Amino acid sequence: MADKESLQFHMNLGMLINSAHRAMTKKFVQNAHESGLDISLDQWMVLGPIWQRGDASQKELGDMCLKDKTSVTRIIDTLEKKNLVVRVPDQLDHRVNRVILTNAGKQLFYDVLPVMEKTREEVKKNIPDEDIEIFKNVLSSIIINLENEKG
Amino acid sequence: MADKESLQFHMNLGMLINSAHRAMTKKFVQNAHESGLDISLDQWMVLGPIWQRGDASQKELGDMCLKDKTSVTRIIDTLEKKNLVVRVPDQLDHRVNRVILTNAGKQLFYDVLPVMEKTREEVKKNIPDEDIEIFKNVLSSIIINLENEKG
DNA sequence: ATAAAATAGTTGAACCATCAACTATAATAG
DNA sequence: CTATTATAGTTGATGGTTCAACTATTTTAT
Repeated sequence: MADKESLQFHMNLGMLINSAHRAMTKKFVQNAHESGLDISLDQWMVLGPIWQRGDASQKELGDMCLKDKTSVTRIIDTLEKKNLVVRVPDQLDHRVNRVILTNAGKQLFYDVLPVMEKTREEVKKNIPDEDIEIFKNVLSSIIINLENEKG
Repeated sequence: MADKESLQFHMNLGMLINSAHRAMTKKFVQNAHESGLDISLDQWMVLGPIWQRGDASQKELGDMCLKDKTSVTRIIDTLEKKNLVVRVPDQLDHRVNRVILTNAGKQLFYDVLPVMEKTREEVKKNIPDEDIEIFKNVLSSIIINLENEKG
């Protein structure tokens, strides 16, 4: 079993971030599964903003979830296959799809909420709020440090 | 609504970790590419321990890189295709492969080292050391919090 | 009004992660 | 010694990410 010091000794930042993220993803899916729900973390991340707004274009979803348009396309594909979501062509701008939740999608959203809450608590357990704040700040700094000034 | 707030929190945390990790991966590959080197972060993560040890079984690599055996199989597959690595059947235990670096593999390792160093510096730029420490602490705590006591 | 550039989204290919089922070998229990 | 179990690795399927090339619209600049 890993303890904090051996983890830090043996792992560099990238590996730590990677495995923390994978652990969270896995736990979320596991918790959902234990509640009889079949959804991936990425699917859930896309579902949230659609629910909040009522509908969203794929571009908007990409911006909100920090995902590539290709990834959004594929996630919406599988959400549509699962009948959780529908693509509706925008009447004004014929390039864009408005993505909306089906009733099944809304139902799933409400069912998954407590799963997310449970996972959040497991993630945060025994970690002081101030540390979480610093943690988030560091993550933001890293993202800003690496931002591509290609534009 | 409290639910909305916690949703926001969870998604922010997961999204932040996710995109920080993706940004780091991307930057590394970009930096490598700018130095004329063609290697993914995961391939690099596997190369390191082989170099350190001289050789390693796939199981050992999985343990050291915190990777699934399936992932290791596939990464070694592509490293072998690129002639950076060879699988040598273990003489004592016929179940295991010893993975060793080819000369090209060793060369690539040395070439990539400064790229890794550069990327590390870019990642940590303007972030106080104390914050990095707390950051790593939080990551370790998260991993420990979510550790599966299934095995 | 038309040509050029920007934007939204899709598709294919290559790579990695995870799950489950499988092969082959080694270790252990009876 | 043999039957069971454990371990190392592979394969196939599904899902997500990134890149590059592509289609189809909309915007803009002349």
